[in-house]
Amino acid sequence: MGHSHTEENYLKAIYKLSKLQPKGVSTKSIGELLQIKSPTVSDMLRKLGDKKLIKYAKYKGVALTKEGELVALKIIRKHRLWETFLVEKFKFKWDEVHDIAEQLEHIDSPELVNRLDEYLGCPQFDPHGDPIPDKNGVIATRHNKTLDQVNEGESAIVVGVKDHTSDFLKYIESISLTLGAEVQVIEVINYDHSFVVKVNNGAERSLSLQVCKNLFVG
Amino acid sequence: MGHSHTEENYLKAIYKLSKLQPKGVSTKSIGELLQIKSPTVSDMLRKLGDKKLIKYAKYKGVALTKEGELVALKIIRKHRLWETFLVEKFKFKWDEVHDIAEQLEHIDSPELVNRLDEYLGCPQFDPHGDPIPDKNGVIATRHNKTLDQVNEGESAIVVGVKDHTSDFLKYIESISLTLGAEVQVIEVINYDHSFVVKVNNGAERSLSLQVCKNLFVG
DNA sequence: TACAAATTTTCGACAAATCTAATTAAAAAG
DNA sequence: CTTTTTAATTAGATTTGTCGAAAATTTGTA
Repeated sequence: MGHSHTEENYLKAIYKLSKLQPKGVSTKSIGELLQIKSPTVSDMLRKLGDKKLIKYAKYKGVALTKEGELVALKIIRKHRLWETFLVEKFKFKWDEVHDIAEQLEHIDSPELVNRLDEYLGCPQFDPHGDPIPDKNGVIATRHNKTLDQVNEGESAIVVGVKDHTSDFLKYIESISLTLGAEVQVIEVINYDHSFVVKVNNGAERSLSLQVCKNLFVG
Repeated sequence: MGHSHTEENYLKAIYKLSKLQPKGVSTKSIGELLQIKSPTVSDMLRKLGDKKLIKYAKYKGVALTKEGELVALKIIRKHRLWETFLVEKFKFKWDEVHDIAEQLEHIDSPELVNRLDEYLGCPQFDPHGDPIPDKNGVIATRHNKTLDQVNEGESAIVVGVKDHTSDFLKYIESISLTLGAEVQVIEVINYDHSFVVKVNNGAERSLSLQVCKNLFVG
């Protein structure tokens, strides 16, 4: 009844991409995300379609079925719980846990997930601020406001990151821009749309538009 | 540089069987342990031989090379650390952890193993009393004395189990025969070699020879 | 609208890990 | 020391997940 690691990875990829491509996820984008060539993706899509995990029609973009979505959400739940575990209990840095969680998310044991959840006190967000689906696959929807949408003179609290790369995470941590940090927008520079901000009421500093677009605030 | 899960499982199996078959591990016994047919095992042995992980000559029993043994010991280390973790931290019963640890043992992250070891306080034995190899693959050798070798009138402390099946573990736990229990041999019945014992100075009870042979004492 | 470009799919091939059936080698029995 | 039995290997086939090359379809543009 279980699915292969490969199938799980495809479903997770389609889930993520469906948020960006609501009209149907393209074969190409799946291949790029998973670093797999298009013909391979095509084959797998036919297979997932046969299993009723996705809605598949040749040359049309794909979408998860209810069942496929549930599988994806279970993987995402495990991934985010394990990331939380690694940071909270094993004291890993938030930029070090992704690859390990990519492996741990495929461990197949519902009881293990229950115990893990319980051990962590049923957290609702992972170390990057991403919401953790509950055991029924229900996931909180987060306001999509990013720092670049904050007006001059206003303040906001960092609640998540859009970019999960190690480089980005290390950079923002180095300037104290971790979850919960207060960011005050002093000025927006017209020329390059960079932001002059104060983090936690510290000294003024400049952030590129790209950085601001990758910081969720609430 | 890593090995496939399958390869790791073969190496672990060969390691275990080599303790019972010091002259060379047979193809058949590997197949039986891993529930895989002999021709498949034969193919894999050739492959492991090519990779210098085992000493392989057709129709001769196999043995691990130094390198193959190190790989096996690393897997066993991870398996036993995870079992300890599941019992100590997640409060699983000792008969529930094997299958989960069989999955966790293949997670590939040396740093994760270090943190796990540290989190547990660098334990030397797992919940079944089996020694945990250290990070260099050094493993304690345990005295092989089993309860059936204890004389009438003498006492011994349970330090491990030889049979790891859930049925055996549940049975002996139900009669308080857990690690650290003191067993006093009252009488050995000549007819069927069953043992009359007192566990932790409780009431007299009978143990079959088979049970006694599967309990390590020290 | 028709042509060019990009995307998607099909086709044939391959590696890993498995199986069954058949063959070969070693071990045990007589 | 043959013969029989057991064990191990080889051969050929299957499944899963991958690839490159070629064909088909859709999309974008002139």
